[in-house]
Amino acid sequence: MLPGLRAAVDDAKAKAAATRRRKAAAWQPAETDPVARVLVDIALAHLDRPFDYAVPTAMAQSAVPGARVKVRFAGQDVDGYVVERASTTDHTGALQPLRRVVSPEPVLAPEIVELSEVLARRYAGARSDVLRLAVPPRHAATEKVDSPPAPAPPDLDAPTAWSAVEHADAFLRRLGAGEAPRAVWSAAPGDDWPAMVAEAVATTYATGRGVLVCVPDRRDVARVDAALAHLLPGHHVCLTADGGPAARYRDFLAVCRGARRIVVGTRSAAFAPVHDLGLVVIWDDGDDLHAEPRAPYPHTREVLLLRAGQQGTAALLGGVARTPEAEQLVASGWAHELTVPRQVLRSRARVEVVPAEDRSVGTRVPRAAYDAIRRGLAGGPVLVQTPRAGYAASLACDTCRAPARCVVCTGPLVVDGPAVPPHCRWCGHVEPAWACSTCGGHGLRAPVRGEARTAEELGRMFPGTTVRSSSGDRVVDRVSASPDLVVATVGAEPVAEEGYAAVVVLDTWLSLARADLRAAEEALRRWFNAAVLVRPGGHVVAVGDPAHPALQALVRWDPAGFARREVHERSQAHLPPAARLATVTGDLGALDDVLHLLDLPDGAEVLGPVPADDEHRVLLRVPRSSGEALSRSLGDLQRVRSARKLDPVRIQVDPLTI
DNA sequence: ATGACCAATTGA
DNA sequence: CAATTGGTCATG
Repeated sequence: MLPGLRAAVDDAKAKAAATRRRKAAAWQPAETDPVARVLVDIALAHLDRPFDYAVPTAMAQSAVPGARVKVRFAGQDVDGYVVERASTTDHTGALQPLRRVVSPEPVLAPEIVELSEVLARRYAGARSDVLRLAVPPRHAATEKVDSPPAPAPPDLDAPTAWSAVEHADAFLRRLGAGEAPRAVWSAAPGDDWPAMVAEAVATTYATGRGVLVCVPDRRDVARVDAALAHLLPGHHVCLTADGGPAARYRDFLAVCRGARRIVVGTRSAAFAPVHDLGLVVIWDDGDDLHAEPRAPYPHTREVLLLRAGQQGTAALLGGVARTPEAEQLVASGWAHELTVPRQVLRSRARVEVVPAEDRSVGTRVPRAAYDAIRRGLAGGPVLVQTPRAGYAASLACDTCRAPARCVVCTGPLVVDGPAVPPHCRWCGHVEPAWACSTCGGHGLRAPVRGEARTAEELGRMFPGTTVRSSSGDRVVDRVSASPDLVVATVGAEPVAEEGYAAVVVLDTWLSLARADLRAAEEALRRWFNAAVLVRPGGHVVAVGDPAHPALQALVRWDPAGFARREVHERSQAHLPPAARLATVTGDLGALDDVLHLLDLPDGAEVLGPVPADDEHRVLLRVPRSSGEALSRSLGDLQRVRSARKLDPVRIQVDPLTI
């Protein structure tokens, strides 16, 4: 280095050091509560606890609980949140001063701190990961703008949309009395569910409490948004990922500041710090969009249920179908049931299952389905739901169609190619001589894949009819009452102005053939979600095996019965919700290490490792009663591993698909 | 993560 | 003997 340059660098270093000394000498501890407990933004399991910092006088007013700060930690500047101010510390050494209060805005409410702790424990993850899900990125300019207060609440008319639902009057009365009732609600055809949700919201809001509504996607947010705008204009915000960071932060701040106390949103909204929370609502908890794809992978239903428990709020789990998890809440007595009585249901929809064999008219449409479409088109729009093509098919018994399960762990059997013996997708067990546990048959069948030619096919079958198609990236939200044929893939069904005259569900066996423990539950959920769009008195036809329990549940419109059956079957097979599962993913060496380090509770099973993508995965299974112990073991494991700088492994508690 | 420290291992 | 590597510990 040139001598002159070196002198300049030395000079700069000396000045910087002098500045640091001046700054270090400049701060005085705050007079009251000079200690700030700070959660640092470091996703390391063994550092997942608050650390104490000294509060300089200059920050005494701004370093409030919930404020974002910068602190020196292990020699570097890291972000953090003040979670508490205190007068003393347990720490024996000298406290570092807070470096900076990024913003005095208290964006991390105390109840969300507590929630993040419970969730991190439950999902064996880091609190900082949970907080990243809970608090949106800061948008500084937005903070300078006040959140306008909500208008005075309007007087409400007496609720009407719930009138056909048994026990709904009691539920709403208790909400209106400031109590915390909990219910699992199965919506039926003709129910205007967004309006019904809005009524439950308004009833709670009228008692001075806030409400949180979580729905699977943007379309559902828009529907609840519209219903609330009608009933309580100006009182709610929608929290979704779209709309940009500024709008997102603006609405989040409106909730933080208490200017809005009704929140509608997708899964991240479950963390919204609604003031005086009185009711949490989740719609369609079986939709996999409620499962967070980022660590530690919390599920919206679990987040809301934990919040309801923690904050003593009312809870409403609504949907057309019912998940086994929701059924368990009913069975245990935690929640009441809200349903339309059977005789009313019968008048709302006529459901029929027709076998696929009779294909006298078209290639994929049996006669009875063709007739239903034709008759429907005479009176209004007709919806045809087709499953998406292309998922991994699991094996089923050739005789009775029961899913082929592993004799070792009851996992699904799959084949990778021709002339390969079937093996278990979970534990890798190879099964050369399979026998069906239901009927004793030895034949296995791999269901075929479908293809999406339905719209053209139907266009040829019904010349002169407008065929509209809604799928994937071209989803149609609504259709009018004109007698069009609407072909939609699963989940992309448009809502019809006055309901569909008929709804036809094609190729049900394809949806049932997925190699997943939730295949039948998920298939039925999707059929119900299409079928519910029928107008009262309309006709629903599903093409498939009338003997299949999921299709029988559809015919009888019995989501609860199917959920009870699933709960029973899964408890026999040691599957969730009767059991709790967790997966550990990483390279083979790390997993080997994990199995030695892991202190599993009694009764735990270890399945695998099996290859998964380019890594390996073990599946851990415990009875539900040991679920907490399993989470604790996995949390301890992560703390040990991160402290020893071992190769990281990914842990997923309650994985949705395995 | 990052850095500090100690101890054991390796190389001249 | 010093240099290097590996494990443990603390981080306020």
